[in-house]
Amino acid sequence: MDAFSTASVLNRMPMFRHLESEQLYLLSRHTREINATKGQRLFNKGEQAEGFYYVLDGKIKLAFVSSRGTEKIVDIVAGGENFGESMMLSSQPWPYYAQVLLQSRLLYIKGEAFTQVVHGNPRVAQLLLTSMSRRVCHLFADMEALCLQSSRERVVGYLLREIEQQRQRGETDLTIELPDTKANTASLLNLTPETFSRIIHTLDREKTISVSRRTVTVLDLERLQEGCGC
Amino acid sequence: MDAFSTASVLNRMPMFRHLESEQLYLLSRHTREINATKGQRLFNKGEQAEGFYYVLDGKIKLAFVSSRGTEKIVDIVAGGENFGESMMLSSQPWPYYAQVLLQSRLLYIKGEAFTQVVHGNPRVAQLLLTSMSRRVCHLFADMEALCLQSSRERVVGYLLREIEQQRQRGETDLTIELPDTKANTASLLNLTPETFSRIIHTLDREKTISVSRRTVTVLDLERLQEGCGC
DNA sequence: CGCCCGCTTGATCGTCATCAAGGGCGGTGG
DNA sequence: CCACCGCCCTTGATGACGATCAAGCGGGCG
Repeated sequence: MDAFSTASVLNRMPMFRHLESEQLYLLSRHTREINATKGQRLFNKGEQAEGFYYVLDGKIKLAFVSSRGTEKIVDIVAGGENFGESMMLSSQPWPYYAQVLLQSRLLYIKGEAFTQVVHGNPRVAQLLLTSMSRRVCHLFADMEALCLQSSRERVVGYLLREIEQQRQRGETDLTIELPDTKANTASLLNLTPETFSRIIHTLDREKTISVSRRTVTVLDLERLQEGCGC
Repeated sequence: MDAFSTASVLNRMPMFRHLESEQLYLLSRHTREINATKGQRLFNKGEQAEGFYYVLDGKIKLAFVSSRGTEKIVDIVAGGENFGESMMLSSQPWPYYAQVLLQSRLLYIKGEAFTQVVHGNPRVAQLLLTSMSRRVCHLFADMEALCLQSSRERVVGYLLREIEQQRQRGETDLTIELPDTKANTASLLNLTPETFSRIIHTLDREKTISVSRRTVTVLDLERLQEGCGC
């Protein structure tokens, strides 16, 4: 937990992999390692964002809350991903709250030090830009799905995207592990647990997929692609 | 339309205001000035993005299209704003198509030259980062509204945001000009023209607002704020 | 063993989209 | 100046999709 060990952990992040040790050290003095337990809240919606997070391992849920107390999960972040750079950079309040789904280790990197490093390192700025553009594109895609796809199309689309991602990683089997409980997966797709359940079980009865606990196996990719509305 | 005049136009963009003339010139050689007429399409959804746009004046509609041919307007971009940097930077296909709503003048800045300038100028990179983070935050806000607000709340929320923006610009009157036709404003809020019409006329009948053509006047701000779900 | 949690399944309800028709206003041309 | 046309908008009737309410099941864990 000393500055040296933190620096070496930072150095393993894609964004900081090439940094000089001096800058890693500067950064590490403004970085907190966090060991968070299931259920814990990292921050609430509306609080000022003064840094961003990098997930070493574990699983974090990011979710909106409405005035009526209902929630909509924006993302479930796993090891190797970061979140919150945008809110930090434009010093906005958090648009969502963050809750730990299972025992997690994170880095919390404060804004001031990070901004310095970004300004001094075109390469870091570059990496940050690409990561942020990817996020923007992703948000547009989500938005499109939410606005003009039916509930079934969203589920099918989700499954196909997961398969596609795995295929790009070279994994060949047609098996998908849901990111968390069915209820949370449903919320990710802006569905109630009930509708999500009904949809995957119709697909199951149609022999298009087979569902067992949190594992979905695609049996008939062709048929799945037909019902996706693309 | 020569390189020199283009350079001076580029120089008026916030992002390039401080650039050396040499770099402005480099950029200008990869910039096209576009005079577009109403109805014209700048690009279609799915085409590769190889540059981004800056609107000098006029009005551009950005919209998704679904498999069923229905559309959802993402944004209506007016003079002084830019769009497409993210798609360009991550060399993604356009997630929306762009159509000109009224006679417009734009700049189209190609990716290669822009990337060079960004790499060479920390200040430009910095400005780009802030603009992109704002976009991300904005997208999160839109997403929240779409996912957990009712149609009425979205309309009221929209009106309140417009009022708030004007107040920050020092404008004091409670008058809002819709960005385009009522149908297009509706689509911006993910509503049908019919629902949008019904909602603003209930608000009108309640004497909360008064509607005349594309002008909405807020009569009772208090009451409006109550019905926004915040 | 019993409880709680995650999930399923059925019945009902509400919101908003869709379908359909008509009105008003501006623009154009006689 | 008036008549006509087209577009934008309004208003009503109906319908569908998905949320909500309610009940029950199964499995893991204390």
